[in-house]
Amino acid sequence: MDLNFYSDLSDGTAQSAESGFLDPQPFNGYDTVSKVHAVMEHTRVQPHDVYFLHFPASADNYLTISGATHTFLSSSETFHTPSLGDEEFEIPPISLDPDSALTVSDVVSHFSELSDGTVAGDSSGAAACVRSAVVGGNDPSFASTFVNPPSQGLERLSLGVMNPSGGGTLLSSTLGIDLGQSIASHFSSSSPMTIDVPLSDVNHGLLGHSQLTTIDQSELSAQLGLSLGGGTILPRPQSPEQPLSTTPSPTGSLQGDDMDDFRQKSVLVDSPVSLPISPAVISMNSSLSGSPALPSSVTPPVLVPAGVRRGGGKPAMGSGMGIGISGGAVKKGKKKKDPNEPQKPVSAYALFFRDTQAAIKGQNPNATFGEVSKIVASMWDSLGEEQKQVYKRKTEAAKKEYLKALAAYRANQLSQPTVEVMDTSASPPSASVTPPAPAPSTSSPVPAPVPSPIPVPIPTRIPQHSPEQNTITNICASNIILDLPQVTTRSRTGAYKPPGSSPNPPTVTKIIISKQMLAAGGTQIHQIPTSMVTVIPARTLQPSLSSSTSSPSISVRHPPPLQQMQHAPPPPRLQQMVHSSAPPPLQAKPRGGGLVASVTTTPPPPLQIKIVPAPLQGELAAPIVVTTATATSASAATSSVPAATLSAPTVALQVAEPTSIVTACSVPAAEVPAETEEFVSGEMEVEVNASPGSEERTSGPPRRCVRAGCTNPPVESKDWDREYCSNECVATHCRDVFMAWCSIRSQNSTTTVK
DNA sequence: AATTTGATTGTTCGT
DNA sequence: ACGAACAATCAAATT
Repeated sequence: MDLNFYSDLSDGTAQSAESGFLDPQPFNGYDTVSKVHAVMEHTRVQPHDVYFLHFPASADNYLTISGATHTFLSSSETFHTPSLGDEEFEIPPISLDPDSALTVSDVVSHFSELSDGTVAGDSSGAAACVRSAVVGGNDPSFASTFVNPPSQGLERLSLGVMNPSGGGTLLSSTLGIDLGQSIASHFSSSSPMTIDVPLSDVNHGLLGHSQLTTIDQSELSAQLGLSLGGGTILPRPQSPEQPLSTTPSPTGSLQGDDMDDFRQKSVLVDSPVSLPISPAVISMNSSLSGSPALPSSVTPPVLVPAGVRRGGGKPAMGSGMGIGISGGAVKKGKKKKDPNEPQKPVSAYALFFRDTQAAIKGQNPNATFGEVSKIVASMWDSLGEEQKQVYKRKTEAAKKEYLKALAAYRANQLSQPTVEVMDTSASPPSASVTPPAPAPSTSSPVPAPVPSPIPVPIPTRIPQHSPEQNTITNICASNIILDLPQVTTRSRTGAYKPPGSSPNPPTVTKIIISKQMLAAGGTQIHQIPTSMVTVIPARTLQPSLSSSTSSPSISVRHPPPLQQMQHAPPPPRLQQMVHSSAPPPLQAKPRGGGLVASVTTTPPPPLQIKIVPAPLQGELAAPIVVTTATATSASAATSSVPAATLSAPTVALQVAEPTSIVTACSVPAAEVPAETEEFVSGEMEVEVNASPGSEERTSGPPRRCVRAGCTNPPVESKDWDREYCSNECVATHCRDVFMAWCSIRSQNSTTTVK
C-alpha cells in the first residue's frame, strides 16, 4: 500500500467547519486513551488503506480529506490549511537509520513547515491562524501541540486517515508527517506508502486531550542534539541492541556494561588486576564507549575492581535482580545476560517502532507510550506488505548475522571463556572509535577514515546497528538523510505553491564539495574552512524570494550551519516553520497530474552532494553548498528535471567534473526523484542545473555508476537500483556523501555552536 | 516472552 | 541527607 499525504494549506481563513470530524463534540467524551483505542479499534488501518494528507492546490486551500468511507469524514470535507498547496505527500520510507534525531528533526521541520506556512500565510494575511494540523476535531489542545496556545486555533490542518474500507484510522497530523519522513527514509525504492490520515480523529484520540504542547525548543533541541549532537553527530544512545552508547559520557554508558564485563571478567579471571588486560574487556569498552577518544576514561572503570564501582545499587547485585527491586516488581527473574552475547535481532515491528516512535514523539512530546504504541501499530497495519517486507528483510538479515555472531560467541565461550567474541556488533562500534580498519565486510560501508580528532559521529552510529545497518543502503540513507528543517523565514504564503507546479520533493539538499577537499581522502573534510561551507535552506530561500526575506541569499556567504537550521528552528518555532511548504519528509506529490504515477516510486534523500572540481570552486563561493529545496520552492525553480518527485529525503552526491558534472547519486536505497532538484535561489540554480545526474535518473537507469569517478556501468541490484556498479562503489559513494555531510555538520557545529 | 522508548521508581554508593 | 548512577518496571502492540 501506499502512504500518501495530501496536505492542504488552508489560507488561514476559517476552517470550513463542515467537516464533521472537526466537530469536537463527538470526541469529547473520550479520554485520550479510550478514544484512541476505540478509534483504533474501529478504524484500524488495513493494509490496503491509504493515508494521505491532501493539500489541494485549489485556490481556497482546503484540506480535503478523502476517505471514502471514513466514518468521520466525508471525502468532500475540506479544511483550510495554509500554504502547502496541493500536494500529495508521499511518505518516504521510514529511514532505517537509527538516527532518530534526524528523523525527528525532519519531522519537526515538517511540522514547522506546516505550521509555518500556516502562520505565515495567515499572519501575512493578517489573522493569525493556527498552524497545527489538528486531527481530532477542534480540540484546541491538540492544536496546541503545534501551535502556541495563545493563538487561537482558528485553523487547523487536519490530516485524515482514510480508510477506504470504511474505518478511518486516526492519526494525528503529526503522525502522518512523521510517517512520511520516517517511512521515506526507510523504504527505499519500494512503493510509496499512502497514508490517509483523518486528522481530526487522530488528534482527538491520540493527542487531543493531552495537551500537546508546542514542541519545546528545548525538546527539539534535545532531540536534535541527540542526533546532531552539539556538533557531534552522535545520535542518541542506541537502543539496547547496541550496547554502545554514543553518548559522550564515556563513563555513564560504560559503567553499566563495564560493570557487567567486569563482573564477567572478574569471574573468569580471578585477579582483578587481570581485568584491564583481557582483550575482551577492552574491546567491549571501546565499543561501549562509542567514542574512541575516551579510552582513558573507559579503562578506569574497568580497572577498578568491584570496590570502586560507582554505579549504584544494582551492580551489586546479586540482590539487584530479585531482591532489590522494591516495586514489587521482582517479576521476571531475568537472568543477566552476557553483555557480549550477541543481541537477538529485533522483530520487524520493533524496528518499525524504533524508527517511527521518535518521529511521533518528536511531534507530540506529550504522547504517552501507549498512544505512540497505538499509533505505531496503526501505522504498521497500514504499511503495505512491501514496506513491511523491507523491515522483514532487515530482520532476516539481522537474524543471519545474529546466528553467525552467536555461533562465534558460543565458540569463543567454549574455547576461551575470558576472551569475548568480537562480533560484527562489536566491530562496528569500534569503528567509530578507531577508525575502522574497515572491515571490508558488509558492515562498514562507511569507513570512517576520519582519523581526525573530530569524532565522527556517524561511524559510531552506523556501526552500531548491526542488523539494520548492514545494508549499505541503510547506512547511507541513515547517515545522509539530513533534513534541513527549518526555515527561518516566515514569508511564505500558504497558497504559494501552485499545485501543478511540481510535485515537489519536500526538501532537497545539495552539497557541493570541491573535489580537492574530497581528494584529501575525505578524512580531512571536516577541516574545511567554515567559510567554504554554505548551507542554504532552500525553503528559506524560496519564500524569501517571493517575498520578503533577503537573508537566504546571503547564505552563500555565511553558511548557516546545518545544525542551526536543524536544531534551532528559527525563532518563531514551529509556527514559522509551517510555512515551508512541503515538509521534507513528506513528499509532495502533485496531486493532480500525471505526475502522480511517477511518484510512486520514491525515495530519496533530500540531500544532494556535489563535488566540484577545484576550478569550479573559484566560481562558487563556497565549496560546499548545501541546498535545501522545499516542495513549495518548486515554483521558483522548476527544475529542468521532470521529476519524479518524491520524496523521501534523498541524498545525492554529485561530483562535478570540470567539463561536466559527473554524477548524481542517490542513496542506493531510494530512487531519487528528479524533481528534488529545485532551486530556489539563483545560486542554487546554478549548482543545480549542473546536475546531469538528475537527468540520467529521470531518463532511466544511469548509464554509469553513480559514484563519482566511476565509469563502470551500473549493475542491477535491489539494493541500489542500478545506480552502482558494485558494492564498493556504493560504499565509497556513501562514504563520500557521509564525509561531506560530516564536514558540513562539523562546520555547522563549530560555527554555529556558541 | 521478547522487542521498541522514555519516565519513573528503587537501590546503592560516594560525598 | 543528598546526589549520582544504575537496574528494573511500566505502558501498548507485535512477533
